[in-house]
Amino acid sequence: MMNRFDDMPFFGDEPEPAPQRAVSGGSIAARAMAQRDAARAAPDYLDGLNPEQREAVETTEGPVLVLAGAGTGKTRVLTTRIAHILATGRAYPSQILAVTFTNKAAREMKERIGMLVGGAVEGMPWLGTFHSIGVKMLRRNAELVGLKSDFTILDTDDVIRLIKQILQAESVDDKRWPAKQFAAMIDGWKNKGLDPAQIPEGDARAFANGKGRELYIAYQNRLLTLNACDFGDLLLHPIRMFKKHPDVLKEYHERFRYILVDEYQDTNTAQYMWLRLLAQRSSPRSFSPREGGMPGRAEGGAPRRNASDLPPSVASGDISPSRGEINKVNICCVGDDDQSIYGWRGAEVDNILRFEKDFPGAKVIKLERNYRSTGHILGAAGHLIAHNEGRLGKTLFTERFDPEHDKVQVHAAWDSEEEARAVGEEIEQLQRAKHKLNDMAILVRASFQMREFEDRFVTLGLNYRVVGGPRFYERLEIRDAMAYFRLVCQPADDLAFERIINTPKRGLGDTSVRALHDYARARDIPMLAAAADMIETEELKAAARKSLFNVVTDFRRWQSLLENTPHTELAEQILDESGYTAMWQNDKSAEAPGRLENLKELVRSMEQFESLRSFLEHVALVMDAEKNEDMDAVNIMTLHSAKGLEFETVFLPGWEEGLFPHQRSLDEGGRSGLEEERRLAYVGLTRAKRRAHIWFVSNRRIHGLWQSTIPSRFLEELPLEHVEVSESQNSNYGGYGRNPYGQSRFDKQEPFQNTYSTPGWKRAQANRTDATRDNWGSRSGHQVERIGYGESGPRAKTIPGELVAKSTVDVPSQFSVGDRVFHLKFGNGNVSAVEGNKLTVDFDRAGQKRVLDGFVERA
DNA sequence: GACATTGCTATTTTT
DNA sequence: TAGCAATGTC
Repeated sequence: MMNRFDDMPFFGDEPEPAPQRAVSGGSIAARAMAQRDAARAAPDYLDGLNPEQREAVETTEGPVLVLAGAGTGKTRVLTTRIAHILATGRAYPSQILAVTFTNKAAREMKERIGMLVGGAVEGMPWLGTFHSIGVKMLRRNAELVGLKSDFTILDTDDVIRLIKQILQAESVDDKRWPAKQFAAMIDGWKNKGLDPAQIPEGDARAFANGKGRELYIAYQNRLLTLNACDFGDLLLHPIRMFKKHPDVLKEYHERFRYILVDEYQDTNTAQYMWLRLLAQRSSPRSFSPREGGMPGRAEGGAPRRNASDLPPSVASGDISPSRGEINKVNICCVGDDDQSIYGWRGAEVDNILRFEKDFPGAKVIKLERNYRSTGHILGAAGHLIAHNEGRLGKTLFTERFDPEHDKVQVHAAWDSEEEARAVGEEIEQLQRAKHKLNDMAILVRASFQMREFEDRFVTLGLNYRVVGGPRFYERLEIRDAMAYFRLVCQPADDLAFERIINTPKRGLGDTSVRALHDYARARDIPMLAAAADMIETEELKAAARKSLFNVVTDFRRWQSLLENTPHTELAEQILDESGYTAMWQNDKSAEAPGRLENLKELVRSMEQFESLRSFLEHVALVMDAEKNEDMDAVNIMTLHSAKGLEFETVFLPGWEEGLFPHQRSLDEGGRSGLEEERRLAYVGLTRAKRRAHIWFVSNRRIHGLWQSTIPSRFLEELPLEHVEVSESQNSNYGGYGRNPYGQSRFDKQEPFQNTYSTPGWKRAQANRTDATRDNWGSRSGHQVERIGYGESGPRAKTIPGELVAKSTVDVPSQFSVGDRVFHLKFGNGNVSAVEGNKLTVDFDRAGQKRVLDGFVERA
C-alpha cells in the first residue's frame, strides 16, 4: 500500500492515540495549556462566553450542531472550542480536522486560535478549506485514483478551454452547446457527488443531443491524461479513494478525533459525503451516491416543511449511522440555516436541517443572543425571516435594546438615479456627523446596481471601494505568467502550453498549434514533448520550426534551473527570456503599465513561498485579491459577498419585485427560490449594527429599457414597530413633472412619517395592484402561497411571480410610428420606431428613449 | 495579425 | 444599453 502515513510528518511526530487528558507528550503549548487548565477551575479562554456559547465549547464529545444566528459569536465558539480541546489535552493539534469554505475564514480561524493557544495552531495541518484539505489527502495517495502526486489544479478558465477542445474533438457545435454551459453542468454534477455513470438520464440527454454522459466521461479521461483535477475532483477523488480503499479511510478515522465544520448550511452533497465518510467510525458499508435527482432543493418546487419530511438522503440511504457507533464521532457543525444563500451553487440547506437524523443523539445548541445589531434591526430581520417555512427556527435577541435607536428606514425614490443621489446625501450627512466611511456599506442584489452608486460617488468625490469583482489571479497577464511557470514545473500541462505557445507572438498560429495537438494526441504525449519531436520533422514550415526550437530550448533551460535557482529569480528570468515582459513594454495601450506592475507584484508575492511549486499550489487554491483597507471608503458589494461582515450603517437599495426577490430565482427556484431570496434579505439586514436603510424605486432601467417597478414583497414583511417609512421630500415619487433636483430633504427638518400610509406608499400599493392584476403564477407553474402571520403588521399580500413586464419581442405593439404617447417618467412624445413591444420615442423634453409599450399610453 | 462588425445576452460566486 | 465573444475583412 502506498498510503504510508508514517512518512507524513504530521502523522509521525506524535504518539498515538492521544491519551485522554494527558499532560505528557504533545506540543509544548498544548501541555502548557493543559497544566494551566489543571491549576485553575475555569481557564481564562472561557471568560466572557455566555452560557450557550460555553456549552457549545465544552460539549466536546459526541455530535453537536451549533445553530449560530447572525452576530452571535460563531467564530468565537469555533475557535474557543478548538482551544479547549487542545488545552485539555483531548487531542493533539494534528488530530483535529477543522473545515471552512473560504480561505479567508480559514485564515481568520487560524489567527484567532493562535491568539488563544499560541504556536500550537501551527501544528494543525488539517485546518483549512474543504478543497485544500482535499488536495492534501489527494497528494498523499494520488495514485489510488489514477493521478500522480504532482497533479495540476485547473481553475474555471482552464476547465472551459479544455471542454471547448473536447466539444470540438467530438464535433459538438459549441455555439449551440456552449462550453461554459457544460462546465456548469459538470460542476453541478460534481457538487452532487455524481460520477458520469450516476448522472440522471435526463441530464445526460439534455446536452448535445444526448451526448452529455459521453462528454463527461471524455472530460474526466482528459483530466487524468493531463494529470489534472478540477475543483470538484478535489473532493470527489478523496471520496472515491475512501470508498475503494477502506484502509486509507481507516487511517484518517484513527487520525481525526475531532471534526469541526464551519458554515455547515453551505455544504453541498459532495462535501457532505466527504464529511460523512470521515465521520463514520464504524466500518462503512459499500457506499455509492444516490442515483437520480438531487435531494433537497425541491424539484417540483414543493416547500419543505421540516426535517422529518425530507426524502431519504444520500447519506442516510447509503452510509447510515449503523449500530449507533456514529455517536463516537466528535463532530461539531456550526451554521445558520437562515443564512443559507448558496443553494444555486449546490449548497444543501437540508444538510443542516437533517443533522439530528444523521447523527442520532446529536446535541443541538442554539446561539440566539446577538451582539451586533440594535433591537429594531433584529426585530425587522426576525420578522422577515419568520416568513420562511423550511427553517429550524431561531429568534435573535439582544440585551441592549434602546428606544433611542433608529428604526429600520424604508425610503422610496423615483428611479435608480435618485436612489443613488439620496444614498449619497445620507452618507455625506453621516460623514458630517463624523462617521467613518469604512463603517458604511451598500449591499446590492446584482452587480449592475453598483454602477449608479459608483457614478454618483465619483461626482461627489466620495471614496468608495468595490468588494469582490475580478481578482488579481484572474487577470490576463497573471494567468499568462502562471502558465509559463506551470509548464516549467509540469511539462505535461497542455493547457498551459496552449495558452502561452504563441504569447507573445512567435508565428505559431492556429495551424501549428493544431498540428502539435494532433501529433501529441496521436502518440499520447504532452504537447511540449510533441513540440520537441516536431522540430525534427518536415510537417511544419521552417519558420515555425525555428520558433518552436527556441521555445523548447527555453523551457528545457528553465526546467534545468528549477532546482538550483531561487524561484523569484527564475520567475523573472522566465518572463524576460520568453519575451513576455517585452511584449507589454512594447504595448502602447493604456493598461499595459498596470499589467507590468501586476507582474512585478506577482513575482514579489512569490517571495514568501519556498518554491515555485508551492507557490503554484497556493495560487490554484487561494485566489485572494489584495485589499486596501487603509483608505476610508464606503463599501459597495453584493449581498452575497457581505455574508460574514458587519457595518455600522447598511444601505440596501433595489428592494423591488423582479430585482429583489430576483425574477430568476422565482422562476427557477419556485418557493425555495423565494425563500433563499428572503434569507438574502435577512443576511443584508443583519449586517447592520446600528442603522439600516432600505430603498426601492418606481422606475429602473433594465437592459436599456425603462421599466416600472413595484416595491418588494419583503417590504411588506417587515414589522411596523421596527420600521419607519421615510419618503424623501425632494423625491418626486408619484408627483410627475416636479423638479427632482430640489433642495435636500435634510435641509427641511420635517419629521419623517412613520406609518405605511404616506402618499408614496399608497401610490406604490395602487401601482402594485394594477400591475399584478393578471398573470398570476410564475413560469414554473406554482403560485406563491399566502404567507400569513399573526400579531401586528400589514397583511401580506400575495404577489405572483411574473410582476415585471417581460420584454418579449413577439408581442406586437398597439402603437405605431408617429403615435403621440405619454410616459410617466418622460412625459409626452412621438413614437419614432416600433420593434415588437419596444418603442423608440422622441420625448418632447427627455429626448429619445426606448421604452416598453406597456408603460406609455396614448396622449 | 490587427481591426471592424455582428450577434448575443443580460443574478448571486468559492474553490 | 452595453459589454463581450466570435466572426469577417484587409
